[in-house]
Amino acid sequence: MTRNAAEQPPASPQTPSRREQILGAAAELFARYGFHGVGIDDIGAAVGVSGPALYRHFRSKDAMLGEMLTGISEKLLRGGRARTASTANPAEALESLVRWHIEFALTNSALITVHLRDLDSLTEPDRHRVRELQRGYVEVWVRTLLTVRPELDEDTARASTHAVLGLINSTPYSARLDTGTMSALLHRMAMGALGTEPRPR
Amino acid sequence: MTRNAAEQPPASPQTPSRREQILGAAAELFARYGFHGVGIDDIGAAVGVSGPALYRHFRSKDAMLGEMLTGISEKLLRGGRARTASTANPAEALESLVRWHIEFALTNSALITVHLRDLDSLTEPDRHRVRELQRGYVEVWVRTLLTVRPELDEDTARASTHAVLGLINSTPYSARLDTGTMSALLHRMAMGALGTEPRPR
DNA sequence: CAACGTTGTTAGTGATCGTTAACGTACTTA
DNA sequence: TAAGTACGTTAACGATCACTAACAACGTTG
Repeated sequence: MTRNAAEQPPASPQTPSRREQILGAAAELFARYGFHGVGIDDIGAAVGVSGPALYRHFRSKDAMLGEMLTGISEKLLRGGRARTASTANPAEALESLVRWHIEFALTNSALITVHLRDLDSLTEPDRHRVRELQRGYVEVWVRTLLTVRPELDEDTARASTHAVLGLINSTPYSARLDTGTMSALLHRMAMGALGTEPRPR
Repeated sequence: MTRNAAEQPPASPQTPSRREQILGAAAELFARYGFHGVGIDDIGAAVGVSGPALYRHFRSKDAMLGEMLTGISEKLLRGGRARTASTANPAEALESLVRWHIEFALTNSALITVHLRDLDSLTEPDRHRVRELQRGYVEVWVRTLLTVRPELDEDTARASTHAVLGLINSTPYSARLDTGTMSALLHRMAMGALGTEPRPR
């Protein structure tokens, strides 16, 4: 039986760089023009091959978006869990979450944009999975926030979380300050929005 | 000469309700599926007529999006200017801007979503016009913010503005609290993010 | 060397979709 | 009543686009 290269990424240790190169280029294009606004030929051209060559690496255009968004969502959740698990102090955990999301947003602004924009272009199973991961990530935030500020009810904590994530995710629309300054600014603003005083140093 | 109904909205006083009804339905659909993800037939079905009947009211699908986004941008800018013009005290003006944007976002969440998402699907002249209006609106914020906090440089003020707008624009992703509570929460968080209270040190 | 898997090419196919054409109908008005 | 206008309808056209078919070059390996 002939192995189809367009299936799941090989569980083998060595990941062929080509898939990720394609996903990277596709992410930039999707971020700029939207999933439906980008053609297969455009993506191919962006990586130096033309058109249907991509089907040697991905089953379909939908599969590209699916892998892209599930990948980012898993990474985000994993990072969030790691930050909160490694910190006993809740206030520090919250600050750690803020730092994590800022770092992530500044490093992967194209993916953030696609994530906000083209979630509904996913196939049903992929969309379901991504929503689940998203929910999990928000839940990490909500639980941490509720520990720090027990006077909040859960819906308020959830809305606050969405608001702070929206604040940090605004990065792709700014990007005029250098990374360090931007990171510090977002950190200060996020903590201010969450109503926690900047921790004395 | 036969007057073409698909031209500019009649300068006459009475605006036919049909155009706005169509724009409203289209906004909801665009918000949910993206501009390229919605067909003309879908929009028609949403208002009870089927398909090409819309060309009696709009020159093209692009024209719908164009009118939608220039409309919202103009309204936003006009409202922003009005709020700042009617207030002498800068701190109050800033708070007024926050309140205005919150009210606007809560009332027009579909349009906010489309505005963030499908700006690049506009035709070149429309996109140019919308960008201009956007820039003007941000400028109102930046100037007000710089008056309240003169220690900020302009780029920081601009990035802060984008961040606060991102915070408020997160509304479409939450929407679990009732309007009043949500409005109050966003107001508190926005002001906190802007650091209006005296900063220690 | 021969068989094969990998990765690319170009040409074509079927579906979708925005748009136009041709036509029908009801309401207003001279 | 006749003409005109507003607002629909269905059918078809043309372009775009995701995807497939058929084929080729090349490195690896038995």
